[in-house]
Amino acid sequence: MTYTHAMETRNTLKIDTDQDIASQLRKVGITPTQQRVQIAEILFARPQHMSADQVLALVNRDGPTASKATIYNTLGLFARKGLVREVIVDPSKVFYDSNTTIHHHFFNVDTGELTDIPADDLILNNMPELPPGTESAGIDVIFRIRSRDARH
Amino acid sequence: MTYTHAMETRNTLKIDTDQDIASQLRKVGITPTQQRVQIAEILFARPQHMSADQVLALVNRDGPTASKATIYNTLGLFARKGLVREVIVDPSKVFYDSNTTIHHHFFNVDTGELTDIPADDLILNNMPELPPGTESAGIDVIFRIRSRDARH
DNA sequence: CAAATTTCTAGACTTGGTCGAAACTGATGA
DNA sequence: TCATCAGTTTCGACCAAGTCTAGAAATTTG
Repeated sequence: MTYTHAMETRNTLKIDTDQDIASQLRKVGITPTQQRVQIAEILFARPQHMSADQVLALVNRDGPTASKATIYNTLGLFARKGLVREVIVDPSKVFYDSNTTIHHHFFNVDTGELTDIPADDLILNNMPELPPGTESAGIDVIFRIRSRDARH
Repeated sequence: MTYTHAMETRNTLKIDTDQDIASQLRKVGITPTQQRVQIAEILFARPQHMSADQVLALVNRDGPTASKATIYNTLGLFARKGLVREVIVDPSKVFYDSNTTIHHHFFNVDTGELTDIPADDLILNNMPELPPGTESAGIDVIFRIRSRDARH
């Protein structure tokens, strides 16, 4: 027998989904390993912003399948390949956003909650010229909000 | 003799400036200690964004005058009192901006350089409604840029 | 099966915060 | 002006979390 225990207990539905994801990864030049597929599955299953910590916890919920190092390596790889967008709103944590279309964010500084703003709700006019010798690497617009009942 | 060595070697020009700063601090309800005055002096002397690390290095350039803990406490205090603005663009570091007027930023992801964009260069239209029960705590607009010659 | 790539474990590093003890501040009274 | 004293601030040495590294082991591809 050449299959691993993890494969043995995997149901057919899951295999289909995983193979889907695997081919998506191959398309952008990423070798689809078991860990990468699982991480991608978690990131793209829900329309939610997740930290490395949260991904780690979900991946290993039913027994350990990926190490901390792999999570960080993989999230960084996905970001470089454009599969996810890094959102930097909290100095102590990077969020990974599986929505790579143009959009902006609310960040609740009391709760740490991060939510999307559809791009067409906000219009930027009179954009500044970039400094000479530079090119754009993205625009972040963050509305920091506070829960109104919170002590200031 | 009641004066300290630090006072002894201070020139009159500096005393005037320091007393200026001290009264500014008092105005916003901050007790002007020697360390706080020095930190304020460094922050407001140059139109530049500085990290806690950089402030620490400058404060102690000519002999130790403030500890790491004091730098962090003081920068946090200044931010809470509205004397400086925290700028979060790099997950590993907070920048402190002595310019508290409304304005935005270029952040060069290659060099780590942070520069200002005057507010009126950019106009935000069709602003989204805040989620119910929340109030604004500021809007951050960051143009991430790359040096054009850098390997991507 | 062999070569190349990926993952793992363990630990290091940085930023930022905590704690009790020591030092300073500024108000008061002589 | 000077000493005193309560309250505040600072210090120094740790601690915690997030992230990254290195080399060895495992997996994937062909």
